[in-house]
Amino acid sequence: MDKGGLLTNRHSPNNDICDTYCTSGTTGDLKDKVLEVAGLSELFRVLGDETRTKILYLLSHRELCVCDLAEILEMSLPAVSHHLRLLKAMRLVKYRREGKMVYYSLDDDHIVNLIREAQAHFAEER
Amino acid sequence: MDKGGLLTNRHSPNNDICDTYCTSGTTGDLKDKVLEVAGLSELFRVLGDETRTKILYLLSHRELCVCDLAEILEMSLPAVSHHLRLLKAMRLVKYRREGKMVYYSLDDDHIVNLIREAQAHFAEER
DNA sequence: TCCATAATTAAATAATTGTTTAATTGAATT
DNA sequence: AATTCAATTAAACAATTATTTAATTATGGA
Repeated sequence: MDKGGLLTNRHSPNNDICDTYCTSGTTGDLKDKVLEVAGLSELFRVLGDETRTKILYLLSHRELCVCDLAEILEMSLPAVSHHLRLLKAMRLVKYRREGKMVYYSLDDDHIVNLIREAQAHFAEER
Repeated sequence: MDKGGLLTNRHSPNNDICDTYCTSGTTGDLKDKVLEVAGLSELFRVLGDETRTKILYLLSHRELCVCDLAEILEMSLPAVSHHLRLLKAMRLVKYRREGKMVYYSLDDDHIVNLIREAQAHFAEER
C-alpha cells in the first residue's frame, strides 16, 4: 500500500524503507534543521585528535615553540609540526619567529571555551 | 654543552631536540597540565563525524526511529544504525522499542550545549 | 662561507574509520 | 505458522588520516 503516495520515503540506496509506520511528512522540516549544524564537525574533528586538543590547551597557558611541544607531548618534531599546520590552516593558532625558533600561540581564544565546556561535561559523567 | 644535564630533553624518537635554547625546565609542569584534557578528544571525535552531529542535533528536537533518521540524512539504514551504536556505547543516546521500530532520543542533554557552543564559535568567525 | 640547529615539507607506510552488501534477529500482521 | 518489515550485526571494502623517515629551508654563530 501507498506506493508513490505522500507517505513514501525516498532513499538513495533503498527507497522502500519504513513505508508504512514512519512519521513521514513531518521529517521534511527536520531536513532543514540539519543544515544548521553543517560544517560544525570540521571544528570537532580538529579537537577529535588527542594531540591537537593537548596542543591547544597547552597554548592557552602560554606560547610555546615547536620543540617545547614535542618535548611535552613526547612526540617527534615533524609530527607536531604537522598538527600545527592544520591548526594554523583553521586559524586556531598563530606563530611568531624568533631566531631559529617559531613560537606558537592561540589565535582563537574562544576555542578554549569549547574545551572547558567539554571538561564540564566530562566531569558530570559518572 | 649540557649533555645529560638538567636542561636535556628526552624524546622517544630523538632526544637531542632543542637542547640549547628551549625553555626547558619549565615544561615539566605543563606535562601535568596535559593530563587535564586526556580523554576529552574521545568526546570530540564522536562529534567530529558530520552524521553523528546531525543525529544528535535532530534528536535534541524529538525522538526519532532509525528509518526516520535514515530518510532525513539520506543514508542507508545500516550506516545510521552503526553510528547509533557508537552513540549508544558512549551513553549519548538511549532507545525505546515500540513494535517493529526503535525510537532513539538523547540520553545526555548537555551534549547539545557543546553543539550550541560550537555554533556560536562558528558564527563569530569571519 | 661553512656548520649546526629549529622547523617545514614530501613521500611512504601504518592505522583507523566509515560505508556497503548480505545475513540475521525480533516483532507484528495475516 | 508463515510472511513482512524495522533494525542489528558481520564481513569486506574504500577512504581518510596520523606517524615515520628523509630531504629541504631558514636562521644564527663560528
